[in-house]
Amino acid sequence: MSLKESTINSNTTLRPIERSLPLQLLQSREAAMALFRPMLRGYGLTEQQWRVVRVLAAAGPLDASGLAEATFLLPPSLTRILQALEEKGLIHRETDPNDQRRVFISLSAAGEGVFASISPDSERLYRTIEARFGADKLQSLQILLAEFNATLAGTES
Amino acid sequence: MSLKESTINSNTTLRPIERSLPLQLLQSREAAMALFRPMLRGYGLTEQQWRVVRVLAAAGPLDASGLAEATFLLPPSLTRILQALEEKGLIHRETDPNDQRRVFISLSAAGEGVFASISPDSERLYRTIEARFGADKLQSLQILLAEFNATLAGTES
DNA sequence: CCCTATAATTTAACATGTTAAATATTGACG
DNA sequence: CGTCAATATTTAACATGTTAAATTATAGGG
Repeated sequence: MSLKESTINSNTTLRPIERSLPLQLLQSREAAMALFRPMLRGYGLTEQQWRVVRVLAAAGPLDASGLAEATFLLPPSLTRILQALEEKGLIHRETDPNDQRRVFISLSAAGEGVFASISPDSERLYRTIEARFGADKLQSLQILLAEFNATLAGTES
Repeated sequence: MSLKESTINSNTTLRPIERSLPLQLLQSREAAMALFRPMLRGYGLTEQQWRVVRVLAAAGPLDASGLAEATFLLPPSLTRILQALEEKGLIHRETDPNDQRRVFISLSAAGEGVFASISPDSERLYRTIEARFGADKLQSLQILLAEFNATLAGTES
């Protein structure tokens, strides 16, 4: 009976933190982002600001709710990020004439330019990861993550 | 030639954000933490505060540097978290007599009590995830994550 | 047409992430 | 012994995460 597979106490003993899934996911994310962050910093963008620019470039004008959903940002965070991007001149905001509550956000010409500049660097770094970790294993990992997300999506308690 | 495997533009086109590994990791982490957060909140702890308590319970007294490393918290975050835990009465701090720069942190009796209370709930939720996702797939995922972390650890740019 | 429930967004308050700088202490070196 | 580089921790400043509440606008029922 190995340490890894204890039986008697397996229902009451907390697993070592190194085997905590949330922490492993955090570590992996940090390992990946550590490659991207310096590059983005060179363009004066944070990771989340880049996520917004990227989604707007791909999906065109969106209202704040759709943008929050697509970028996985909570509305309060998105509000502040949009303020920052507006000050940088990378986006435009326009209230929906059919529903004054809604705000449509779109990339400015400068925003399109930033997207065009960053995209190749981003993709290049992605390929670096692919090369180091192995394209096959990376794909396996991404499939498992997608399944995990699908399994736990919308489950409470 | 499918959309998934385009060839001509594969070196210049940014992948859709849904296939972004950092974002998938973020999503998975959120899906997992969404289960733990309400439970921890019931005990008045944040996720990071719980991480500190957990490590102290497992590894005994540690200096701030060792604690930061074991919990994957940056020193400035740890400073604030230790302040909060001290105000809650869950930890004790003691300067190392051999090196006045160093601070040793240990769990108080109350801290041990909190750990003992939360551990079973934490492990129970972990088993919920295991049951939903499948123990075999969960293990595969964790192995891949560990390999990914090992591969990218300590690589810059 | 008014009243109210609902929806979209923002604000508020607190905690953490991130980077740079400050502080305090130690250890090595001349 | 005094000076200075290095180390451990904290502080500072700004950005985001998280939850609750406020604000504004819309839609429906009476």
